[in-house]
Amino acid sequence: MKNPGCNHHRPELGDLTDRLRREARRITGPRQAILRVLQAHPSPMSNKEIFAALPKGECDLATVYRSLHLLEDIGLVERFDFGDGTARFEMARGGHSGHHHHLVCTSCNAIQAIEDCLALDWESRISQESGFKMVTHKLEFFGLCPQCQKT
Amino acid sequence: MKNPGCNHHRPELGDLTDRLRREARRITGPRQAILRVLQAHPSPMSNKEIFAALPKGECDLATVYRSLHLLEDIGLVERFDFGDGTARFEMARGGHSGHHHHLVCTSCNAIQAIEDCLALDWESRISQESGFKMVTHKLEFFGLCPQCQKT
DNA sequence: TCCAGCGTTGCGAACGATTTGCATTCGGCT
DNA sequence: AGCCGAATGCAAATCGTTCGCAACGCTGGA
Repeated sequence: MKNPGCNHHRPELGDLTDRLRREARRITGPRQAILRVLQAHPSPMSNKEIFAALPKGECDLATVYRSLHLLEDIGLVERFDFGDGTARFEMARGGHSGHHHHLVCTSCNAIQAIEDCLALDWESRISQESGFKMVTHKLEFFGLCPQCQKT
Repeated sequence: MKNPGCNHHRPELGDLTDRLRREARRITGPRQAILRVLQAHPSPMSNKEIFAALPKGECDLATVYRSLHLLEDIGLVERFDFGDGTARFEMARGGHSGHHHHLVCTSCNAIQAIEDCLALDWESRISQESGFKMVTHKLEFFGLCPQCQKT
């Protein structure tokens, strides 16, 4: 099927190579390190969090910002916005179950993924009714997690 | 001594008075002016836009920021986030049809309101499944408006 | 394997949105 | 009319993010 070769455990890194090559982009230490951090983390991370999780001195914060833009552009990572003024990123989940949302605790910021996409149906309906094309959406949920309810 | 006959289509200003009084807050020129601007505008406005729409010298930009926080806290205005790093505000539509979303053109930033709330049902379902309480959501749609499709 | 070219990075300054400290002003109750 | 604390203006401070520029290091070709 797809992985022809040595990509057994980290298909994303191989994917990175392919995509970057295709775009005449370079495979650098910082970019690989950032992807490794994202792969190891289950929920969206901010630039600062990614930077902090990087082996110290691995790269500059500005490079983290630049790399994430690039990785987002080529579709390797996905950007989320929880409304707190900081962007967060997650490895893009390729294919079927790709699109998803989150449930964020308004008190402790715990994040839980919501696996279904709940709004895809509406995109076409809204497109029809409004005349807009290429309709997408952003949807996130907020609430008080079980832990924080106790206090 | 205020405008006696002019408030019939602006119930919000009376409402402002009541609410602010209840909170031991003061009814100031800037606050009334800001509400007047919001009432006259159909779609969400940024702080800067509101500031620009104010009679010149009416108040400081910092006051616009502070006032909108206050008005949001007491539920008179609603905050929206279109992911461009600037908060936007709209008069809260009281009661049932209050909750709504927007469809934003990714090219010209035209904004169209989407009157139904599409995700209320899920809040309870998600609350049950996750154990989170007081679940709310943010949902906005993006697309290319008819005008911008032509170019 | 080596080299040149250009994509990348580091670092610091620049930026836009938002917030805050502080002295002054003003709304509202007595 | 007068006082007290809330609200404002102004400017400086924060925060996340971007940008300019010189140094650096991938990569494809010799």
